[in-house]
Amino acid sequence: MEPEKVRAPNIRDVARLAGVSYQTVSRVLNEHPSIRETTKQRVLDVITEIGYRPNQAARALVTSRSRTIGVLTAQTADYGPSTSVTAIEHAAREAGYRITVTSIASSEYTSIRVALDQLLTQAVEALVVIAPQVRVLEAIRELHIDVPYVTLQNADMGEADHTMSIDQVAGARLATQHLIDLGHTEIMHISGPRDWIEADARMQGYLNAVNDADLRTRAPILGDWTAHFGYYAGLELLRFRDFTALFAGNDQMALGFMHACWDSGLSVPGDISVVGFDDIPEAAHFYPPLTTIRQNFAEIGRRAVSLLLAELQGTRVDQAQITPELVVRRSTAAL
Amino acid sequence: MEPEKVRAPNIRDVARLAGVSYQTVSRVLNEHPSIRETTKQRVLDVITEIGYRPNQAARALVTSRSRTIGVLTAQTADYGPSTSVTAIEHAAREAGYRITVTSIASSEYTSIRVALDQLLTQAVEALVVIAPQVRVLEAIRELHIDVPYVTLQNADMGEADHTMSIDQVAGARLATQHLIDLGHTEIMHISGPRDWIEADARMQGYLNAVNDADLRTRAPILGDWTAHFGYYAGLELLRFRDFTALFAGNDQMALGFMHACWDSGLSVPGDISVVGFDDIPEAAHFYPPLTTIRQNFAEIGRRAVSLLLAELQGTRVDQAQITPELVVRRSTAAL
DNA sequence: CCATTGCTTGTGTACGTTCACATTCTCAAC
DNA sequence: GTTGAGAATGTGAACGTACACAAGCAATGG
Repeated sequence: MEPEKVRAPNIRDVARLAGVSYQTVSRVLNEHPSIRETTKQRVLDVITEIGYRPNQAARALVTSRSRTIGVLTAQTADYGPSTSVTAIEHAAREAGYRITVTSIASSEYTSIRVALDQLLTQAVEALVVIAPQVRVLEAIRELHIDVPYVTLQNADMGEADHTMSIDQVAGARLATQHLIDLGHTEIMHISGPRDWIEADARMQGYLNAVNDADLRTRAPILGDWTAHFGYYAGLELLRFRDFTALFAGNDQMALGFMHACWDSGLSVPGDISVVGFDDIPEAAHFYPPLTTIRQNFAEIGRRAVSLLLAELQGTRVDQAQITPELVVRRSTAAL
Repeated sequence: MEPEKVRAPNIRDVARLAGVSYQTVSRVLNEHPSIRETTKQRVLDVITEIGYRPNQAARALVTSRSRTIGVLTAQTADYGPSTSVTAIEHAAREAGYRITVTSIASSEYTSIRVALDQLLTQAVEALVVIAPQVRVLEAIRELHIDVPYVTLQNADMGEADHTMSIDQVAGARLATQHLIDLGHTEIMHISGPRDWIEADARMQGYLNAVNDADLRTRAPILGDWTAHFGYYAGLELLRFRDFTALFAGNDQMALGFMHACWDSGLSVPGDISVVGFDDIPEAAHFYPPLTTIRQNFAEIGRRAVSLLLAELQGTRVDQAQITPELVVRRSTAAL
């Protein structure tokens, strides 16, 4: 007498025990309106009693709807992306969807292809992209992906339909303008990697602000979002002290840069003012507390989902851009 | 003439075009040994040509295997959990599994139940838990979950089979001992929240080390992992300067605490030495750079997956504990 | 009292795949 | 040339659900 593998109960088991047809059970599950209250209750009782769970695979098979949203992210543990993913997960869950996350190891084309391929094989109904988007977008077009998708940051690429935009250009402008307002005229910028759309947008905002103020434009340094990069770039840059303010593409690089400042015997904001971007929770506790641009990552995630869900239902929603916000702390001071 | 919705190609379409039976195609897909090379190639050609993708739902239905690993995480964007999740995803993908992530909003019982319920409904074959584990473990038992599961941190709860352990107790000992070796005798500890097993383990390591050295034991402060908490707890603690060293349960709280030190006019490590835990990438760039305990989060994730996969195949692997490592930086100094 | 309507329930079928079993083919050994 | 074994391929089920349609039932109106 083996403890023989018990089959999980199915819809017919429920039906038998409740004394109805399987179709009636199906109706209860799908909240069909025409079902007598007593019958419904009887079915529900049986369901909880025997611990029945609808088989998602069977459901997906017959409806050809996976109720799954794919999330494609860069292999990063950064605060922003992580926060957004969590928000996406919650919003999706509330709408009866689940998410499946795939991260890409590098931004190489094959890596992206493999990741997209896996997502498609899982029959995702929609796609959220949080990654080096330029290349990913290319891959999406090339693979003829026809599910609704959305990229999580501002893209000024004529892809308005597929973009959940925080106005990063405006955010970067805000940051740069803040430095200008403090009287700085020589402002450096360390940006994110080349193929990140948001890096590009922030750089654009910086350039716009500097140009509008008729200040000297300096070639931004292309970084990789890490504090390490900020540190080493800082050590290099500070050998020539020909600037008095720095706008970093994110808070981590700002942190690294400030570290380089102390190591070079310079004070922030005494000698150099620093502005970051993102407002990660730690930024308020940096030394000195970092002036930065706050982004509502959770809100972006939520909106991305609602945008996709709307598209799945054939409706369109006009999404207002989310405006980022300047948070002034002690890392910036008047010249 | 509508552009009528084209049905995705199925296994029979492939079979027809390749001039074989659908079962032959199935064999090609599942790498059955007895299949002629020429036939196999013909089938593969057709597959790539028409862009056929096996329907996972149908597969899951008939095999009753979802090839999905569920990940239950706390709603946190912290470096550690995020890194582990990414590693889990990669390891799972290599083994032909995918992951589905669900995060719990609060550590309330219902919240945990809902999350677990969603995971079970998705028929996950295994479960990784990165969350306030004490309560989650209770829920797992209560719901009679019978899939293999693993918690991602050390649990000294007689659950060795289900634990992917980094030896956190040892790590905390290491941190505390480092302070003792530097001559400190009054050492405070800010720990993580009550129901996190890892918080508990770190506290245990601290207490062990302090006891073994016959030092005064101080009641640890229960924190919430955030820099904010570290800051405010620090402001409070520093009103009585009756300690010379602090071991924080993670790097964020250490950062907040150091912030409180500057605000209180104290120098780190001049007046107070600080040790963190985790070695997040930013820790090397704190002011001063933080002495901390490095954990290999990615390795934990990988091992968790291999543990689960082994269990699914009925084999058992003995997992050596991963030992954390002390990284000495400038936030600690001899008394 | 019967026809009509709307609510409630039941029956057949399809979704796309794999498994168990059956069949055909190939080649070597007697 | 026959037999047999193993390789290669094919046929009929089954997985658990939702949809289309059919049918039963009660209430309403004439």
